[in-house]
Amino acid sequence: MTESSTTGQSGVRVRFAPSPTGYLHVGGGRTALFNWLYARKERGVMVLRIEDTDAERNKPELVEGIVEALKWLGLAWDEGPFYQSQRTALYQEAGKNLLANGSAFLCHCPPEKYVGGDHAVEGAGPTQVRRIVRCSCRDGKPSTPGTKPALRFKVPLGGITKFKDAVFGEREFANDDIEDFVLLRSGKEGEEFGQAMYQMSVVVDDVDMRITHVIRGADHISNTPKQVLLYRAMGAQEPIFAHVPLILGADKSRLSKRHGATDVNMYRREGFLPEAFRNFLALLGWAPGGDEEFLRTNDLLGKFSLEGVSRTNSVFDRAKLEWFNTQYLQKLSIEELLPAVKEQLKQDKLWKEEWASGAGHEWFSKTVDMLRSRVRLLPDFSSWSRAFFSDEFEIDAAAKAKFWKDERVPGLLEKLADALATLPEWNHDACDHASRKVAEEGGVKAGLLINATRVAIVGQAVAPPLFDTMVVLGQERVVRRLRAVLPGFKKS
RNA sequence: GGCGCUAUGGUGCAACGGUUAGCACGUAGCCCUUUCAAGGCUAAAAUACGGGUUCGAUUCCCGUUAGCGCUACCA
Repeated sequence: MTESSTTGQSGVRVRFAPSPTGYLHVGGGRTALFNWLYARKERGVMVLRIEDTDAERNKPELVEGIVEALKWLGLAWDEGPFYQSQRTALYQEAGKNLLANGSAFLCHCPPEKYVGGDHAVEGAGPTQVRRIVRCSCRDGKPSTPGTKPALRFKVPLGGITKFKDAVFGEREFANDDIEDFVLLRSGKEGEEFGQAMYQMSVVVDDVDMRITHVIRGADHISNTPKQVLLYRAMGAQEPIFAHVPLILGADKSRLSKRHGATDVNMYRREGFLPEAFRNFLALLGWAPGGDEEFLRTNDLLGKFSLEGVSRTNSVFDRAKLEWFNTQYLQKLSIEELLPAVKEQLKQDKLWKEEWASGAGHEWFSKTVDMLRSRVRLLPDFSSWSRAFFSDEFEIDAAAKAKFWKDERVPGLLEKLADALATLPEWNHDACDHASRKVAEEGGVKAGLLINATRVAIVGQAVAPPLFDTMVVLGQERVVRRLRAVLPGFKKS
């Protein structure tokens, strides 16, 4: 009945089902991650399904961004993407079956477009009850005869609906609290029904795609009994559910744009390493049990379990995300890190092909290694440490103010340039001795010269230890940069 | 308003009836030092409140409060 047929070794099948009404939200990213981890760990299958049944809100072009973000996170799916907008026949058919077996009914009530939340009434007084749980049409009395009907589910009168949730445990809801929800929208001219509603398309697809574990945001927990009822009405076995808590902003309200970036792709553009981001996300609402923080893919796969997922919403802490990034920047093997740095430099037009192999690669590797513990985000390589990769860089004004204020600086730098220019060997100790000698002869502390020199050769107050920097830059370049700076002093 | 979920330092997680309530981020201080990171050490900082159950509650139960979710012909 469908194109999905792959079976994992274990029979476990999960799905990630974003709706293309926006980009991939970090909460969605984490849901995708948990699905992926579970599928991989259980040797199952993950399917990607695009839930685009609302033609008015969906923007097809957004799918691309979602896919891009998933790929960046390294979350490869096995089947799909499937588009619900292309599967309407399935929903229509399921709807007719439900109508035929008495589980659904035709509703002629006029659509009540949602006006937007609980905030309607200002000041005192209880907000008014917004809906009638049981539709009067369910007894066969259309309220507005002659209009195109929608198809609603006939929720049982009385009784409770239970389901098993791998993270929240056994849950039960009273059927009398569940409204007769819409399955199929009313049709336009010439159609019997319109597009399927969420509850309908999700269940039909999850059944059709033989999903065994539904791992999704906890905002769906209240929808679950409706879906369970649907599974049963369709004669299908419901899957195991696993609701994962929501991600909040610093003020504990649901994470949204006013809290900062919520688009996974924004973090990619900012220069976070995907593994760092993934590690951070994994630890939001889940912990392996011990005290570990630093978890690479294999650790994650080895330790992940649905039961370990927390029931509490968690706050997205950017400071910790950044910490993870600095950790990965340092702890990744240099060969793992290099491609990301190369990509960044390329993007900023600083990359030189000569660094791709041989001695050039060795130099590049050594330089990045020296810089990495001081870098927070990838773009720092081309901004803060630009002088290591290019001769075109600015001298930072604050650095000048801090380390060039002593009037002896120009004289010292000139002498140093001369001394360095004649060094027969160019290495750490040679630079060290020559510099200290110049400082001594000039009657100043070595630190004064060292700091002033750093500003001259890399343009920043902050950089790796000076003599290491000199070695990496090379004799010719160091001397040239020192001399280039001298005229500036005479003018001012 | 109704229904539901949740509640450990500022933040993320541990402790799943008995610990001086642990780890990490962040914060502060110290060490290291050639700037800045990194690294090392130290410190401040929590069981929301009130009732039970129990020899003993962070842990189990009830209530309160707070936050969040659902309550749409959105997903």
